[in-house]
Amino acid sequence: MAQWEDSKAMRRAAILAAARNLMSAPDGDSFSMRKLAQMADVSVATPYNLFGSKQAILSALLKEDTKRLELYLEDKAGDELETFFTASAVMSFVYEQHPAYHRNLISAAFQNGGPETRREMGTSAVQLWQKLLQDAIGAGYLEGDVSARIFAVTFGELLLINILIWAHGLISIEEMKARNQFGVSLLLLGIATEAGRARLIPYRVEAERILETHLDSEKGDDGEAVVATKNDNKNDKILSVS
Amino acid sequence: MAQWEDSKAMRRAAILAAARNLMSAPDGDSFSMRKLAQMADVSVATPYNLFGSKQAILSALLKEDTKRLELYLEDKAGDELETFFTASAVMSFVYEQHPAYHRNLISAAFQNGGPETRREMGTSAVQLWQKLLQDAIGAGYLEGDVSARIFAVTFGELLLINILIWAHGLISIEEMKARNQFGVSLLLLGIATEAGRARLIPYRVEAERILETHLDSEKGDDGEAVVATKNDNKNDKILSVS
DNA sequence: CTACTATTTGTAACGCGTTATAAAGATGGA
DNA sequence: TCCATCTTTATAACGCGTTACAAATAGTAG
Repeated sequence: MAQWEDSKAMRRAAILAAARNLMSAPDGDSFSMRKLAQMADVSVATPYNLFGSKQAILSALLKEDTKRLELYLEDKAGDELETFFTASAVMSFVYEQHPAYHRNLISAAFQNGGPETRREMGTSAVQLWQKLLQDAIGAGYLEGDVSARIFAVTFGELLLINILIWAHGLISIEEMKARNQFGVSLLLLGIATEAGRARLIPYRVEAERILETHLDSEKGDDGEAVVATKNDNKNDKILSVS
Repeated sequence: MAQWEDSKAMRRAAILAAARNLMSAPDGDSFSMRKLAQMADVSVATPYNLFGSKQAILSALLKEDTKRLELYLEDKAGDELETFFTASAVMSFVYEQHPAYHRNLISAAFQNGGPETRREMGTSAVQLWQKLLQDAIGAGYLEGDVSARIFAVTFGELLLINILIWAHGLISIEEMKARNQFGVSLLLLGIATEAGRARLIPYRVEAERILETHLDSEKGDDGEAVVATKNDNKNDKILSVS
């Protein structure tokens, strides 16, 4: 009975490893259940037995990565306001290490809205934002008369849609980072105390400056946003944030 | 030569009409190119000749609806701050008239990110928000030292993701409306003058109150958000806002 | 009417996600 | 070891979006 679970776990791991490999290909649509089964040395039906669906496999992949990222972020102690921006910046940095992998995965996992993906990632991220908000309130940077939970949900949505827009190839990772900084500073400014305002406005101004150059260039070339995929060696460990 | 264009236009219209009919079905995934061709009395290849792809057909549908909605919103003169919230409310109202149609269409049009859909709808919506922002700045409710264009982009993203979350069946239309009100008031508060703050905070507080009840109930039943589809008679004209 | 051209039609094909089904294999207890 | 049970495998099938291609049709000029 323990043997069964072990071999199941091994198959599961093999499938996830193969999935990671396939997702790292620069060609986005090279991930298919038939190729996955072939690469994991498994029948086509096995991933369905062990995970249920393609969506579930992508969800599992994304969940692992997200959990590792959040663990890293929790250790990263810092100033109660700056922590919001470092969190966003660290995320951008991680994506930048393996752009193709993260872009393919995110893009595929959120097809059709990816309801269970959204629910899983959403709740855990919201808890993180909620904690950061309460810390910032405690430090006197934000007004305490707003529901941290609702604010955290809005927060997560704004970051998520920028990530999705990047994953779909419409903006560069630098623009994603700047958009997140702009949105984060703006949302925080909405409930900031005077002390908070003074510190948040420079973040907003800086993001604005970066975004203005991007909007101008976008107006110029009139085509797809070309996203550089430098430093995307698929043999490295993925999401090595430490 | 004029005859050719005429018959083409007729086929195009027939295809779009059939598409609207199919999209109005309560079952979301009942729209397929084969069914569309059959219902429009054309071959499977014709929609591809005339539109190029399924995405393009959905984009065309969504573009028509969005244009009509925006024309209606432009006429709707009002207070420089209230107009943001009435715009969001009108949108919710329109969706509420034919929930299945709009949900299916939006959900399908934004599959895979729907790049061209996003670009088309995005730019026109951003222009509208930009205009409203400049009016509000002129009226002294908002600080003028922020880029209206960048702000408008953030604005559009926040509304869009709430619409998508609703279209994917994760929240009810009431919660979408409240989330939009919360996000809009929060973003505006980030750049509000004193006069603006005093008027915006009640909007935020009201949205917060509504959302707290929704979050509580969501915590309780622990399942899919059940979205009522009352008043969804598919024979009415769709998007009759006037 | 006739020749010519643009367009649509029917149909087959490809790979996709997913499911069903019978055969083969692995694991458990006796 | 033998048998019962669980799981994987191979394979065919379904409908999907999309494309290719020859045949049929519709429109335009002479």
